[in-house]
Amino acid sequence: MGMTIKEIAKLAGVSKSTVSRVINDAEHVSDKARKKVQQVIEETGYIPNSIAKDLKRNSTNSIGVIVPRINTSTISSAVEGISNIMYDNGYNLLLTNTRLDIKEEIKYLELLKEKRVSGILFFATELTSKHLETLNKIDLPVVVLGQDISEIVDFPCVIHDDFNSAKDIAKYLVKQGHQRIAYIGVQEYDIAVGQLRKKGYAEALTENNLEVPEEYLYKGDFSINSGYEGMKEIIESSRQLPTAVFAVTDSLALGAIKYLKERDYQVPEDISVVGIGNSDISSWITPELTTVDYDHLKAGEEASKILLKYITGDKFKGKLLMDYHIIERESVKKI
Amino acid sequence: MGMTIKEIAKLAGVSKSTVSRVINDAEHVSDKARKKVQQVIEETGYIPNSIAKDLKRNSTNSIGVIVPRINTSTISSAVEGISNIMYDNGYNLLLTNTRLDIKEEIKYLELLKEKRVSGILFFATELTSKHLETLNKIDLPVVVLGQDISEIVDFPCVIHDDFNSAKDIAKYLVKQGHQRIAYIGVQEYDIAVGQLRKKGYAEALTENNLEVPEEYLYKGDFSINSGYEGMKEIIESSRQLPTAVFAVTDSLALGAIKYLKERDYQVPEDISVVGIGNSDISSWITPELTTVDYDHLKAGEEASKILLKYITGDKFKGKLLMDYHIIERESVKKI
DNA sequence: GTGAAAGCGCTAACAC
DNA sequence: GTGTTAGCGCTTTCAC
Repeated sequence: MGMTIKEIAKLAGVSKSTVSRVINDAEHVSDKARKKVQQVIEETGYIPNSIAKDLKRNSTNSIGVIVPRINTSTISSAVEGISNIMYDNGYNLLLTNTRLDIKEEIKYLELLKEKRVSGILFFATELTSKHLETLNKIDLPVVVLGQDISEIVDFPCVIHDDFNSAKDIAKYLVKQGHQRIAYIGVQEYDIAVGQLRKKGYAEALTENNLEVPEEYLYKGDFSINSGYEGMKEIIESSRQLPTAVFAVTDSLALGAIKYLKERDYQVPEDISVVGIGNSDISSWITPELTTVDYDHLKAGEEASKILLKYITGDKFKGKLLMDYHIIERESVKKI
Repeated sequence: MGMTIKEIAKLAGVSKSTVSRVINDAEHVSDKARKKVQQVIEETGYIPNSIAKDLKRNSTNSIGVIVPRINTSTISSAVEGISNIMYDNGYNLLLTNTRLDIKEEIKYLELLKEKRVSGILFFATELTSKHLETLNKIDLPVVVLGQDISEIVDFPCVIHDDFNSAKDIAKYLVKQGHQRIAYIGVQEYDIAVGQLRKKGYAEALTENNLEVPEEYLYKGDFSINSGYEGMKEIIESSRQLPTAVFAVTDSLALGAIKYLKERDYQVPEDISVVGIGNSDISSWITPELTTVDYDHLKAGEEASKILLKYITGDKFKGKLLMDYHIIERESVKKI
């Protein structure tokens, strides 16, 4: 194993330089020499060592990706989009998975720097001051996905329009005649989902002079089960039942619907439900879920394009808000 | 940017070797020198260049992963399992995505060799002779996931027990009294899903002296929609309706159920449905799907452990069949 | 068109 | 305990 350029040179009866030129399709090589070298490479199955090349060039064609988990449809779709763009531009992906451990993010930021990646795509969750410190001294192009931190740190962010999309679909519910709209959300340490979507919901209701009793508000985690539990709690604790439920994710909406079905409430006849995300299954459950379409794959692609430009010195300022649109399906009744 | 060990040495008033020793927690460094070096590293924010280190040591702590797509729950779960084990053992993941393009697999095999990864985890789909040729000359530890090619190429394979699990769940259907069992599958170029699961289904029926009319057999792709279309075709073309449907994946089962609901067939009262895979949503749809549980995360973990041993010279022979078990839920009626 | 030589940033004998 | 030195495998001037 471990053929080197030197050995190839020897076998082909030329110098290392000539072999290098052949490998890199450079000019100034006679046909004869080129043929000979190619033949030797073919015979020996020589594969160049890109570590050495990278060291010499002082740059790798790798992009670091930091995710909190890989097996969610949101993230894996974004990573699919990232790989589309990056591979087309000759970059590889160094994937690091923090498994939801915030401290690991800092470790991976440094690890990727050690590996001398050309840039980093960072799926942010929660940002501590330690993060900002590390981010600021990393001295590497970074694009942040999923959270808007463009105000506190000088890196481009690619985010979904959580506030406006939440507000729009809440307004849609009001427009369909709903006045009592419950809320199933997540903890507020998650800015995008926990805070912004809730704010959109709240603002839509306030603007329509609608009040929300405390019993209509539930906060859990991101699991389907949390939607189930949330719906249960709302139903059990409400003196007057809501006519609609606003769930901050499709998974939560799915859990809510599950509970309603079990208790023989008809969706949407008795209670309407909306989600956010347009997940794969949202159109395959019964009733089909009315939701907001976020294009995660495209978000991954856009973030990649921004990073690529950033690497070449053309830095995008501020944040890119992704498009969204409401998908009307069957889970909302007009009353 | 680009601090080097040399500059740190100069600033700390010691030699490169001493700095190297400090970085690598080696012995034979005085407390005084160590303190001084650490201080300079802290002040300058120096981060070692692991490219240079890797070149010197002639090995990287990276593992190559080749997937046909990343945004499927099956694959992303396996990758999650892989990252669990690999990170715990100090390895990073170099992720390559062929986007279902078989030719890319060969390209990536070579790319990963160039990158001098320590080993490769290869999610195989279809294997051509060109693949085998590349695989054989790659001279790197490789573990294959998803397809059993342990007979044709000398690499460990980690696979689900497609044949037996399919046979078992088909037998389960028979045991519940079903005699007319339709089949919704995928093309046979996919050995594991297309051939093995079908064979399991067929054998279960034959052993019970059950015959299958041609109209009960449908082959599509892996999409939910394909399950929908398959169910439609079976219903429309059958003179006598089946009492049960065997779908080779949960997605296909989901599509089938969707169609049945739309046409007002009750599941399982009118027609029973089973899937394979125990996907996230299988327990959240109505009715909850009876299916076979495959633990993809664990498959990723097991494959990683095998690769790790392989790298240290301890090669696993043949194939590892993963456990499975039938999950009885609500989509099958006893008749 | 081709080769010799320097050097990318690091590690690891080896000498002191 | 510390520094000097010789590479790791490659690219890239610079001569010729």
